[in-house]
Amino acid sequence: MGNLSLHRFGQFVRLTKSESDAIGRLGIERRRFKRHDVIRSQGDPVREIFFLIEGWVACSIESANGARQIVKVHLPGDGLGGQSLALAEAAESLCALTSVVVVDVVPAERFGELFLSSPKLAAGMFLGAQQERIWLMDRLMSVGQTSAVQRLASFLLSIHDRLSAVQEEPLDSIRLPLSQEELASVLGITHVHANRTLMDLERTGLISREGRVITLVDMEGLRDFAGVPKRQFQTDPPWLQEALRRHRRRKGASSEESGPQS
Amino acid sequence: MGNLSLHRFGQFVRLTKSESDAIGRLGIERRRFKRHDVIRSQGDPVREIFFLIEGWVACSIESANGARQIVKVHLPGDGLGGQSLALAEAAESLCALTSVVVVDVVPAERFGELFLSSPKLAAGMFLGAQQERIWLMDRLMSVGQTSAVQRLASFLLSIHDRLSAVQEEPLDSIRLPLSQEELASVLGITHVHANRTLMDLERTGLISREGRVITLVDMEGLRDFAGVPKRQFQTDPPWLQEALRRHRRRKGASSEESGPQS
DNA sequence: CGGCTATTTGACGAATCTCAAAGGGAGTGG
DNA sequence: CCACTCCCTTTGAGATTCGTCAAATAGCCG
Repeated sequence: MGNLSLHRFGQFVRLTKSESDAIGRLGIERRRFKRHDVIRSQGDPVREIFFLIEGWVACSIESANGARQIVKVHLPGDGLGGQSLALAEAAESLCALTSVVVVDVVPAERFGELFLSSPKLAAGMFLGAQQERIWLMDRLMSVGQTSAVQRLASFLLSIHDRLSAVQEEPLDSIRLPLSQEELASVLGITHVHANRTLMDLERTGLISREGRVITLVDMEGLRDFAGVPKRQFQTDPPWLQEALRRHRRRKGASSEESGPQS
Repeated sequence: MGNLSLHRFGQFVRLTKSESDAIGRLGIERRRFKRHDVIRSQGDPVREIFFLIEGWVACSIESANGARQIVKVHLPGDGLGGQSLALAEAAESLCALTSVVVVDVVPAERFGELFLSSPKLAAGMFLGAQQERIWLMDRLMSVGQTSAVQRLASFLLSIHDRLSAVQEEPLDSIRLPLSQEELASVLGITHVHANRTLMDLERTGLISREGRVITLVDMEGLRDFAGVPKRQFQTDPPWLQEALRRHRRRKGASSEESGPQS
């Protein structure tokens, strides 16, 4: 149940057994939430970060007049709230989207210690943050430059791609736990328009719907239509491998760094 | 001229002399660009990152149909292109906005080596990436949830706040080197509407204009109107200090880590 | 059944886009 | 110094997208 591989530190670097174990010991507590429960609220002091074990979570920012933008829909395996490590008060609210949400709670100091203890892990965390930046840039482009229907297409594709990376089945249907209200605040439109947008996209034949289950009928057509490129993230980037080699050589083969990769 | 403090690694952690020196030796080349020159193009192989020494740079993403979203306007001292370290092909285009732009070119391996060589520096870079995430989240909220005039106000404020953090003068006037076309692609509107939006905001008395010089007449009014909170980033966060203390204790006082902070 | 919430629909208004063209200003060559 | 070009800003008019308000319908759960 506490599957280590869910934490994606290993996406960008190959971890040794001892590094994986250290990650496994990170959390001090496993907390459960129900739909609509608030995991963290905008403005809360930043004492901890979270890792999502089960369920979906919305990461949102509210404007002064109360409008809420969901800036990220988190899936199992995601780290939550890491961005606010740069702040004293959390910038984002984290809210449970599914009826069951389970997160590991990691105190900030503890995270910091792990970060400092292994340069390779630190690099993995750094690249994870850069990956989130890319995703945000793509969403910003989508919201700023494309129509509501295109935004919907690109959002569905991004969820599809991220689910596919984790799950094993090919998966052309997505059970979206979001209400149309929530979907709307992902896309930056109103819930009324979200409804019409869903029906528009259905009418074109690119998707079909049955309740909240959405089937991506024509994946290629959707991708062309959305206009957002599919990103190929680099596992184990060559420049980092090279830097790691030199770093190890300089330090001499210390026990913790030189082991064969998992 | 090659002012080290321009690289903002030290924003989140206090650096020792040797760490600062290591940063100073990072770049292999200093390159000059004129307005409209392309520093990096979407799709280029990621072999290097950049640090902006002088001038302004637009970081943008193009959709498949050619629409361009400027996702970040970079000011002197910013790191450029770091997000694409997670990719094999650059996600963003970097384009000179001012008549003179000077950047330091840092090969990715070289950056990687520095990252690996000092946990404290690595933490600084990590928090820098998280800071960029926060800024992107705020922009996404602004573009998704607020009107064109509010987006303009919030963009002007964000530029103002970032300039104020670097420059010494109080600075209530900003000489924007962006054309209205470019401003529009920051805000996610058309250049015609950008023009009308500028005039709207001027008519309310919150700003005044003279050519491309914009004066923020009523800062508080602008902030209330924009609805985007002013972020207080945490220099030297306590959880990281604590983790650094423990890390040093565990390693024993090694020469490179234990010096008094500059 | 009753009470809730989510989805869907309609009519109208507001924000924004598109197309088109009219000024400005700065540089360039005659 | 003038004519010319180029790019940027400004303005106008009409089309389109999207928002607002209001209400009807559909599910869900006790």
